[in-house]
Amino acid sequence: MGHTCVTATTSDEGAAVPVTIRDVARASGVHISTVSRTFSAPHLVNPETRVRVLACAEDLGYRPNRAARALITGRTHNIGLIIADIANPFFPPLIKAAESQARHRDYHVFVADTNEDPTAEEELVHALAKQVDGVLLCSPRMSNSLIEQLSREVPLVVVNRQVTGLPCVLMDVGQGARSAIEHLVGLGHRSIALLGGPRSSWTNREMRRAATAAARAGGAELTLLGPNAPTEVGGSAVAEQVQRSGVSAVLAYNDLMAIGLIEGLDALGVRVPQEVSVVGVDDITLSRLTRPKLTTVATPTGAAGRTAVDMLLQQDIESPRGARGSGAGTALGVRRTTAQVMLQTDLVIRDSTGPGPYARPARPLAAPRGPGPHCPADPGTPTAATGDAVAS
Amino acid sequence: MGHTCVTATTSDEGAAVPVTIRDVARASGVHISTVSRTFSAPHLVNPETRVRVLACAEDLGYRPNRAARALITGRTHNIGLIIADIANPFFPPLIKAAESQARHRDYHVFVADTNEDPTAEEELVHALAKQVDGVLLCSPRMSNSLIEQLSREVPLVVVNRQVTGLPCVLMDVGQGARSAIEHLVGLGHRSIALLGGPRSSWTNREMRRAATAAARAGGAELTLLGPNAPTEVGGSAVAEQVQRSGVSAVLAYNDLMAIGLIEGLDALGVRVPQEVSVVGVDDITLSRLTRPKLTTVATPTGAAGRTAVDMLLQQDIESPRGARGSGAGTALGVRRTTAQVMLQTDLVIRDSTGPGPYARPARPLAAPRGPGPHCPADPGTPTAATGDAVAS
DNA sequence: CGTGATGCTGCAAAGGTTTGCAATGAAGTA
DNA sequence: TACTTCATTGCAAACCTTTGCAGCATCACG
Repeated sequence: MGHTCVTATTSDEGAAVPVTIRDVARASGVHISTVSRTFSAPHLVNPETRVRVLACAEDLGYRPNRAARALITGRTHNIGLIIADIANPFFPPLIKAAESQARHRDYHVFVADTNEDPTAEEELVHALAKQVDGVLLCSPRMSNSLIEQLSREVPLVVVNRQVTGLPCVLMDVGQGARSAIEHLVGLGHRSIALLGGPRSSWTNREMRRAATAAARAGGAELTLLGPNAPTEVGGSAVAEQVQRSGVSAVLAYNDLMAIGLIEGLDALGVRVPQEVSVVGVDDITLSRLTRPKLTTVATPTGAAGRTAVDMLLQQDIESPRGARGSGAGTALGVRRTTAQVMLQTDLVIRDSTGPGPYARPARPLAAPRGPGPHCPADPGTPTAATGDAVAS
Repeated sequence: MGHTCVTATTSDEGAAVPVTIRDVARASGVHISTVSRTFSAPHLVNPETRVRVLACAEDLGYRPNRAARALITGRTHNIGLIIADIANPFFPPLIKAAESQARHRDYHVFVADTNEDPTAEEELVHALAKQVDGVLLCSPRMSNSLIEQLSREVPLVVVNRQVTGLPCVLMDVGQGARSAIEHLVGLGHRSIALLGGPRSSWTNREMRRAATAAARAGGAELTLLGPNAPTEVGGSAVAEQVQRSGVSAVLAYNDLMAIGLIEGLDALGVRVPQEVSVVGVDDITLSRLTRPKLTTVATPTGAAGRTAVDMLLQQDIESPRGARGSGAGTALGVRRTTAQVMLQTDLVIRDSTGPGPYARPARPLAAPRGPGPHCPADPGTPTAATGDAVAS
């Protein structure tokens, strides 16, 4: 594909000389176990010996082989992070938060992308199982039973999905959907569409449940559209359908779809929010950059990443896998606590929602809008809505 | 942080029973070496035995321990992918392409994010060194000499940077910058600003070099602004500076900065492209979604990911590391070819560039623009510009 | 001087897999 | 029948590190 080879030289390079603990031992005149201890239990070795060993190691450029170490300790100090779609801007903040949290605890994170493919998810868990101490499963698309089964192979923490018996980190999208619907109803919308996401998405089910209830409570009619791909394309593809359905407001599965929908509606000559109001979910960076700026349910992705890592490590520390003692298949039960954490969401009102057909002229509930330089909700200060604490 | 614990149960789960090759051997009544061969060299084992072993393995849920295998073969079948910033939408397509290419060759990809931090880059290479067969370094920020030094520890392929002696995948941003400047000059701009990126970025230097030359050739004045953070914030932060400088067009280091700049200018009441034209680099998905849609230099990120993986694997296959024979520190030179591949870029003209102060009224060179439903360059068909083939 | 404690180090097994070599048996050939 | 060849399987070493145990010397104390 249109590429040109600029240079192609062949060079004699020194081969990667793998320097092992043994080399260091020989160089510093001690036994390998002493070298090992110098690194993994320094307090057990004579300070003089220690500095000598360290000097030799430094000299030779020795680095402990983590794979070999893992083989015997049973801990790799890695954690796997399986993501439905890296290209979805929802995930990067989660990834970064998880990585930073892990780094603080001397762990490394390996990220893998599944392209929303359940099969790839399963494969990846298998592939990662022996190379990490645990796996974070973000917005998995496979079945609950498969997840449970996989959890016997490697410690799992599930994000954005509820699996009984497994530690989960959830975002309260039910609450978010409710807030969104209430916001729309308050604006005078009585005919609202819910743009569904992937069929196997827990978030999807949760939103539908809550939105349906909230619509009924508010006296509005809810039209369900979906399932759809949770992408910009998935959103723009249903623009026509939305137009035909005659609703005055739409709650989309996520921001990407909401943005795609706005694009699609724009192409059809339908104005947002003048003719149709649109609400997204996630509050990705992008939602602040489009015109109109998107009203959306902000999900605490960073907190989710941090929490998930914490839960995994906590669970992990309690039960070291493949420990030395398990000689002849000791199948002793391990007592472990599986907590499920629910994180709150916040409705951020920007410019993609406006008064609907039943808007009461008095007491303008609607957020100010228009092409003004600044939106009501500044990036730093998301507008908290409907502050109902989640029941414990 | 605003989260509520929903459930917290403790359950007796069967411990993760690590089933090894030995268990399978016992169950199927053969020696472990036969089991090993069943998986790694099936043609060497009797078909009958094979099916029996496979059945037992399936039964017991056996999975080869890749770490242990790597310990002896010296190949992990993993490759590391170190990325400057996952949140930059430039990278996901590259990551996905690399992953897909790797998967085809039975390799797994571990992605790690460095937050544009050179120190983190070095640490990550060290951490990955023993767990992967090679590392792809994407847009590294560390020094060339450090990269060379690290390359002795683990095979490296560098993306978006030229390091002599190492295989590199480059995108011809020089050509891209030239096309962009020529495009702007053609539109009648004579005073152009170049929004620089990170100081240690190869792309940055390359763009400056090419843009300077192209501006001189076109009789335009080029103002250098930077270095800046390669993000949306970095772009919006210099909006005022751009306004003060009085230029009529800007070429930004990347799309993110271009979009941030447009935002910033908008806040200052400066209209794009009426008062200032803006060109980005990368052609991220987002650049098609903002208003105005962004004129940009499209970089072949997918191709870069694929190519990089290919180069790594090719180099890797030639020289198996840590092979068995290297008993007493055999430091034999390995002959390896280090190619450098340059991928072409394309200018995609959209709506963020328009006629400048010196535009000739006749022969309207400018791309059509305005709020029309469709932009001139449809997503699928990027407008190729200045088709100069790169000199070999 | 004997006893015990303490601090440091060496020994060797273990972890799960691969692989060169040897052993076995059967089949083919002279 | 004797010899060769081939297919299949077992044996055991090796990869690099950790760690329980034992050995040794030193020191304090009674």
